[in-house]
Amino acid sequence: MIPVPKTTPKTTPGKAPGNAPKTAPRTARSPAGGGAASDGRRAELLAIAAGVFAAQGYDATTVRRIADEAGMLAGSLYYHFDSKESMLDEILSAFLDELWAGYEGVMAAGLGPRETVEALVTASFREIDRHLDAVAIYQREARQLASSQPRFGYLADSQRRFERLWLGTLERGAAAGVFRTDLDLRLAYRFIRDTVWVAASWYRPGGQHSPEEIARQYLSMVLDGVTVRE
Amino acid sequence: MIPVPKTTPKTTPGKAPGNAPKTAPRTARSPAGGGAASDGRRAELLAIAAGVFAAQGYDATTVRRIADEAGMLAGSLYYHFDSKESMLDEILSAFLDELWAGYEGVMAAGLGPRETVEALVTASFREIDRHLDAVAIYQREARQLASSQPRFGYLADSQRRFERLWLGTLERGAAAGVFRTDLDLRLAYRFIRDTVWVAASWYRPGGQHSPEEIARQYLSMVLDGVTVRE
Amino acid sequence: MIPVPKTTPKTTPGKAPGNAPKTAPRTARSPAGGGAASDGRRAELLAIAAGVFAAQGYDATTVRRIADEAGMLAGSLYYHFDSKESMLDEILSAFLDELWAGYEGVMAAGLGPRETVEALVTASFREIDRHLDAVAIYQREARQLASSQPRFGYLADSQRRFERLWLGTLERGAAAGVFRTDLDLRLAYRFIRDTVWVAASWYRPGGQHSPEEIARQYLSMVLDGVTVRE
Amino acid sequence: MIPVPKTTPKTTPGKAPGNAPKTAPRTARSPAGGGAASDGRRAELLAIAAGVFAAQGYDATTVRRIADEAGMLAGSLYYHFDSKESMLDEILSAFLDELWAGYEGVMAAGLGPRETVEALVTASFREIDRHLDAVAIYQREARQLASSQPRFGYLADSQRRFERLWLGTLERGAAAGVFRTDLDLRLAYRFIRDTVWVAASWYRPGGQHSPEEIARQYLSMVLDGVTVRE
DNA sequence: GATGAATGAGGGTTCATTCAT
DNA sequence: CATGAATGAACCCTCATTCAT
Repeated sequence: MIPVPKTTPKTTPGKAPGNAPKTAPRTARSPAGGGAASDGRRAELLAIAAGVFAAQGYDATTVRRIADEAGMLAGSLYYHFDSKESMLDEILSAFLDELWAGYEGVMAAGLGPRETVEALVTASFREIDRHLDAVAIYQREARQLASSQPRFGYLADSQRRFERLWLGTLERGAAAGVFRTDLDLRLAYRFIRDTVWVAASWYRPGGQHSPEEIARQYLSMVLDGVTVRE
Repeated sequence: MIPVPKTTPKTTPGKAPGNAPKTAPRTARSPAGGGAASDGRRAELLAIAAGVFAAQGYDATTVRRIADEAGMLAGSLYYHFDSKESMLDEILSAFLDELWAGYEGVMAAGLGPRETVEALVTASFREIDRHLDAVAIYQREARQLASSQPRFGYLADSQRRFERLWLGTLERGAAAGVFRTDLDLRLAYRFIRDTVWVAASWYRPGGQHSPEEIARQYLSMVLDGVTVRE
Repeated sequence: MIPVPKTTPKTTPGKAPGNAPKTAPRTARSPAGGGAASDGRRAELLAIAAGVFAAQGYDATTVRRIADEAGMLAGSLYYHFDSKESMLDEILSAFLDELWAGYEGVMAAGLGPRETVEALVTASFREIDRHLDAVAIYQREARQLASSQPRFGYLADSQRRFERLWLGTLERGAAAGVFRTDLDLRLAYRFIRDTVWVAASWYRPGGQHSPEEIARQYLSMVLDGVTVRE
Repeated sequence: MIPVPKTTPKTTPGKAPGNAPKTAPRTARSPAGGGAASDGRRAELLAIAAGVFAAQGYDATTVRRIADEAGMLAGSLYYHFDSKESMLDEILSAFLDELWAGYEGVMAAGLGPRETVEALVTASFREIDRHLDAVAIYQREARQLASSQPRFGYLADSQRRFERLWLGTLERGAAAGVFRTDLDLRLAYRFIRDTVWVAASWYRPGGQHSPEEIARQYLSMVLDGVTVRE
C-alpha cells in the first residue's frame, strides 16, 4: 500500500503569497461575510472556461464561446472577471495551489525515496483527476505563458520548485541504493514527470481505472520496467 | 546495440495517397524548370513557419510574424502558399511521411518484439531530432485539428495506425513472454508513446546527448525500470 | 466700485420654462416629504458628477467612476437620475439659471455702458467662482451638445441671448462714445466673452485672487489695454 | 505694419528630438526613396481625422467614423497608423512643430517687447489659420492628455516653454516701460494667451477677415483697450 | 516574386442601462 | 435606497487574405 496523506490544505500557494485573493467582483465595497454567495457562480464560470480552454486551446477560445456555454453574453463575464487572461490565471493558480498542498503533505510525511516517489505520483494522478482541465491547459500553455508574460512568472517558479523536489528525491534514492545509478538523473526526472502528466491528455474521470489504480500501474512500469524479470 | 535500418525513403505517405503533392506554387505561370528552383525557398519558408508555430503555437502565430522572419511582407507569402493552414498542413504531413517511412523500415526488418520496440523508439528519437519543430507542433495541435478539420483527417488516421502498430508489437511481446502480462497493455502503450514524444518539449538538437543515446536511456528505463534489480 | 447686485434668485430659467423641474426621483413611491429629504443627496451627487465631468470630460467619464466617487454602485445612480445625460443636463441648466439670474439683475439696474460691462464681467467671474465645474463642462461640451442634441437646445438659446445682451451693450457704448468705433464689434464681443470665460480653465476657487479682484484686473486690461498710456 | 518673419521651417520640434519620424507604414523594410508616395495618403488621412476630432471631440470620435469619411473600412486605417491615439499624437505634434518653428523665427528676429508680442500674436493667428483643427483639438484635449498619458508629455513641455517665452517677453516689456506694471503679469499672460487661442473656436479660414487682420484688431484691443483714449 | 493597400470578419473589452431582490 | 448580476450595443483593434501593380 502506498501511504499518501489526504490533501491537507495547508497554506502553500503555488503563486507567491501576497497575490490578490481573486474572489470578489470589482465592487467598490464588496459585501461583508466573505462573498460566499457569488463565489459559487465564479467557480462555475471558471469551470466552464477551463473546459473550453482545455478543449480548444486558450488562444482559439473566444470569450463569447465561454459566455455561450455559461448562458450569458460575452460582456457579462466582465462583471466577474477582469479579462480572459485573468480567468486563465485563476484556473492555473488554483490548480497549482492544490497540487502543492498535496505535495507538501507528501514531503512532510518523511517517507523513504521509493515511497516518496510513489506518493508523489499518486498525488499527481489524484490532481489530474480533480483538475483535469487545468492540467491539460497547463500542459499546453504553461511554457509560453511563463516565458512571455510576467503575470505568469509563478508558473516558472513552480516548475523550478517541482524540479528540485523530484531531483532531490531521485538523488536520495540513488544514494540509498534504491534507484539505479547508471542513469542520467535529469533524464530520469523528465521521464517520470512527463510520463505522469501527459496522462491528462487521455485520462477521463470516472473511467475504467481510478486515479489510484492508474498510478499503481504507472509506478509499476516506471519502477520495474515493462519486461519480465527473470 | 540496437539495429535500426537507416530511414529508407520509400514512398509511404502519412497522408492518404491521392493528396496533392503540394509542391509548385499555384500560379498559372509557375517558374520554369518544374518548380525545382523555388523548392528551396518553399522549404526555407516552411522551416521558418515551423519554427514560429512551434515557439508560439499555431493560433498565436500571425502570418505577418512568419513573413517578418522571412524578410518579406505578409501578403507575399501567399504567392508560395494557399493559406496559413496549408503551411501547417505541409509541415505536419512532411513529418508524418518521414516518420512512417522510418517505421515501415523497422517493421520490414522482421525483428523480435523487444528489438522492434527498441528500433521504433530509436527511430522516433531520430525523427524528433530531425523534425523537432514539427513534432512540437504535432503534440500541441494534432488532437484538435484531427477532430475538427476534415483536412487534417490524416492525423487521426496516422494515430490509429500508430496505435495498431504499437499495440500489436506489445501483444506479440506479451504472448512471447518478453513483456509483462500483468499490465493493461493499452496503458503501457500510452505510457511508452507519451514518454517518447513528449521528449520533444525539452530536447534540443546538438545538445549533450545524441538521439540514439537518449533512446538508449529511455529504453533502459521503460524496459527495465528505474529501481535496482536484485 | 462696480455695483453688482447680489445674485437675486429670481425665477429666470436658462432653460425655456415648461421644462420639468427635475427634482424628485422618478419612482412611483417617491420618498415622503416632497423630496426635500433626498434633495441634499441629489445635489451632492450632481456636484460629484460635475467634478468628474470637468476633470475628465463628459465622454471620458464613466457612470461607474461617478458612483465610485459617491461610494455607491453604478446602478444605484439610476435611482436618482434618469441617465448620465440627465445629470449633465441638470448641471448645465442649473448653472445657466443662476448665470441669467445674475445678468438680469445687472440689466435691471439700468447702468451706463461701461458700468454695465464691468458689472457683467464681475458677475461672470462670480459665477465662475461658484460653478467652476459647470463652467468648465460648458466650455468643453456646449457647442457639440447644442448642435447635435435637441435636448440641449437651450444651450444655443442661451448663447444667442448672451450675444444680444453683449452686442447691445457694446453698441450702446460705441454710440455713446465710450467704446472705440474702429473695431469690429462682433470681434470685440468675442474677445471679451472668451477672455472672461476661459479663465475657468485655470481659475481655482480660494486661490490668491478673489473673483472680484480678477474681474478688476481683467476689466482693466480689456478696457484700457496692457500698454502704458502716455 | 507688424513685421513677422515668414514661418521659417527650422528644425525645431515641439516634441523632444529623437522621436520616431512617424512617416512610413510599419513595413519590415520600408521602401527606399523617402516614401513620398504614401506620405500623401497619410497626410490626407490625418487631415480627415483632425477634422472629425475637432468636430466631435477625440473621445466621441469613432475610428469607424474617420474611416467612413476616408472611404475605407475601419480596420484599414491600421495599415497606416498604429492606433487612434497615434493619429492624435501626429496631429498635435505636427502642429506644435510648426508653431514653434514660427515662434523661433520671431524670437530670432530680436525685436522689442511690443513688436515681439505683435509678431507672436500674428504668428499664432497664422497657425490657427493653417492648423485650425489641430488647434481646436489641442484646446479641448491637451490638459487631460498631458496630465494622464506619458506619451503626451511633450504637450506639458510645450506649455511650459510657451509660458516662459511669453512671460519673459512681458517682463522685458514691463521693465522697459512699454507695458503696464500694475498688472499681475501671470494674469496678463493668461489673458493674452487665452484670448488668442480661443479664437480657434469661432474662426473659419477663408472668412471675412484674414488672420493678419484679426491679429491686428486683437492686438489693438489687447494693447490699447476697447475704451476711447482721451 | 514581392509590395502596398485594402477588406471583412471577428475578438476582447467597455459601458450605460435595467431590474429583481 | 442600494446591490448584484446581467444586457446589448458599440468600440478599438487584429489578422488572414486578396489583388492590382
